[in-house]
Amino acid sequence: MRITISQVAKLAGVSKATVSRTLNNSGYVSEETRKRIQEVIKKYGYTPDSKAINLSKKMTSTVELVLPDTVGPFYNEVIRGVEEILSARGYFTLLTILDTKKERNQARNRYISAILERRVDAAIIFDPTVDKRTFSKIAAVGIPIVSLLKDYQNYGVDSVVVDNFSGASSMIDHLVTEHGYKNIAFVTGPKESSDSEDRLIGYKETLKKHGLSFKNSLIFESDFTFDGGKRVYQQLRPVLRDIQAVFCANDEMALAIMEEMKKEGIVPGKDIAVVGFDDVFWSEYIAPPLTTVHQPMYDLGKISAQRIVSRLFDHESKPIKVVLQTHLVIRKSCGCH
Amino acid sequence: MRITISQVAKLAGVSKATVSRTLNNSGYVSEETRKRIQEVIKKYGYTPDSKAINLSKKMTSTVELVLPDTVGPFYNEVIRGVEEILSARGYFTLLTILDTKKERNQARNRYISAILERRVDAAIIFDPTVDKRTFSKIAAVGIPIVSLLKDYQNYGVDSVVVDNFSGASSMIDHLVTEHGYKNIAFVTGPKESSDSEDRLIGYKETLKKHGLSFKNSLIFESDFTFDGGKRVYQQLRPVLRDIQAVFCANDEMALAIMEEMKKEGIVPGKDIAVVGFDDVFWSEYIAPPLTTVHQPMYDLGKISAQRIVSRLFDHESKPIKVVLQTHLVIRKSCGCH
DNA sequence: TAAATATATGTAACCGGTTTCACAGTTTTT
DNA sequence: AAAAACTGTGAAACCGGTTACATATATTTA
Repeated sequence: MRITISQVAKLAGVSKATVSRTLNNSGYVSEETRKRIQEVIKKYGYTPDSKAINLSKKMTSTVELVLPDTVGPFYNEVIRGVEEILSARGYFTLLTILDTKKERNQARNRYISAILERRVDAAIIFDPTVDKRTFSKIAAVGIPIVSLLKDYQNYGVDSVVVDNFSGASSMIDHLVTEHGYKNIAFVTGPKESSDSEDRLIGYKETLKKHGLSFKNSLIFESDFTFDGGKRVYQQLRPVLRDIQAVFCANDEMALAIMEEMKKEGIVPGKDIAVVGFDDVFWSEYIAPPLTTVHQPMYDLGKISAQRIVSRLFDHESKPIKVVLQTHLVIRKSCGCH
Repeated sequence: MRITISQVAKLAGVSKATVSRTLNNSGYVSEETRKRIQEVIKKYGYTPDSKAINLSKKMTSTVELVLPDTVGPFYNEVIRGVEEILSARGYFTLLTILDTKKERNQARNRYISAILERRVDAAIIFDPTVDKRTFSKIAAVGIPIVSLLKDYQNYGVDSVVVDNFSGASSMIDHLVTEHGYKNIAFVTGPKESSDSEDRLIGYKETLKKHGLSFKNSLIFESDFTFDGGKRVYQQLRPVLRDIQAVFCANDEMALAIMEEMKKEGIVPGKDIAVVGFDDVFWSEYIAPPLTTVHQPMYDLGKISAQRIVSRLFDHESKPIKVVLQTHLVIRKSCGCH
């Protein structure tokens, strides 16, 4: 039932090469022959098989997008940004979601094997837990790679990141100077996450800048998930009376913590400030509306895809780093007293 | 730099065939030879090229997932469900996002061409605007297809849908019998969306069941987006004093409408009821918490992927339809007066 | 008008694997 | 001891396209 180029050639009384030329508008084909071939193509509903094209052209027109399973509502926008650019340029998006809970090698291997097997022409990778050695290995394959949200410029790949330090810093500035808070807890993501780490550093440094010492006892580790936020609240509870604000490394944990507070009759944004990081879609609409640091998620995806595309088209040289700026979004949840 | 199977064969002093057998654990290869080959493979870091494998095996180990750009927070869970199952079975996910705004053919062709070109072994398709003819064409290609959220069982493909009628119906039951509302507006999605259509029918029929006539003047068309919700609010405003509730065909529009109301000092859940459909992640946490109809989004993705996988493995016969049940989630936004 | 160039097409090699088949040496069965 | 079955390997065809090269005719150009 499915017809091949050879059959089309035979039916049109020409050679495979001529059919191929017609298909690709390359080389010379007379009007007459072209028409004859196209009639056969239409009549039999012929479509070239991408698997054969891929092999002979040594490319797949596919770009891999790797995202961790923890990003939650966050990755929506990233995907949209990436897909929009790639599809406009004729590329397909192979989406791989990292299972960060499972044995890491397992999960890691899956997306890496897609690269090693040359299943994709390029990749946009956001793997919070990947180490440098692995990354250089990936980079060594020689296809264009963009590291999303992790700076691996020095390991030979383009990096598109966000200025987490200054994001966190501006939040602390606000909490300290506008509200006069002196004791601010911080809830981190998983320790491997460099985003979380950079935000933590921003938090520490900026406290210092304001002459406030930070205490390790006010730093709580969690995992960027809603459930993680709920769990960490239990550890947070004992210190609640000693602090004026809780700064969470993302919005989901902030939401979870606010919900837990409400259950106990504590009113976030009134009794205590709770702020987040990301500014996901719903941050504005929850109760109280969340003060947070906006990350340009759609742009993150879009710019990554654009970098991939330009790598794919022109052969550029050095790895590039793009740093996108965040900005503070002040809503209600940062008030207290 | 990149090494091929022929080179491995030469380096190990054997033929391509023997290397291939070693790689696939097929046929006979002596322990000795196998070891020698594996040493060469390790030494030179050889990985078979998937493009060649795909061609000779006539398969791609890839499943396409098609989603419209309107689904917003909704598709998160679907993707997760699909990806989880597929990756566990060794398949990759090619994600295509429909641009429902653009000339529809454009967008449509992209995901269809992936199928026609045999870039994927199967596809899970949620295309709200696709017509039956196009769908039978896709089905005719002969690869396993699952139609997500649209019943195309009669057109030869498996369908995984949700019982929109009874979802809407239970919502109306609740609004009428528990709250005694008599005038309920309905905000639809785009007219091509069969989900929206089915919910509308549920709304109409159930009103009738309760002896309430429905009025066309209380049906408003929108497009499932937040902005669309804001826009439709303008049309809704004149009738606000005549109704007790607004039933939106999804949560995003319900949220938008509530936000618009608040701007004007109208308190949703108090002055008027606003309810939605979907029960996305944030529905529970907005103000007021949204009464809505829960759709099992993760399961939708998971079950679709499972059907694809079983089609791919065993050769089954007739197209199957799976209907997932919804359930009512009562929160605060349905109160009024 | 001969040489150079443009047009049109076919042959065959190639992309990098898998798989069928043939063949030879071993081992097992009868 | 001959036949059958098992083990190990290579040659070559094949998957379905693309493309370099050869060839032939038609047009230009000098």
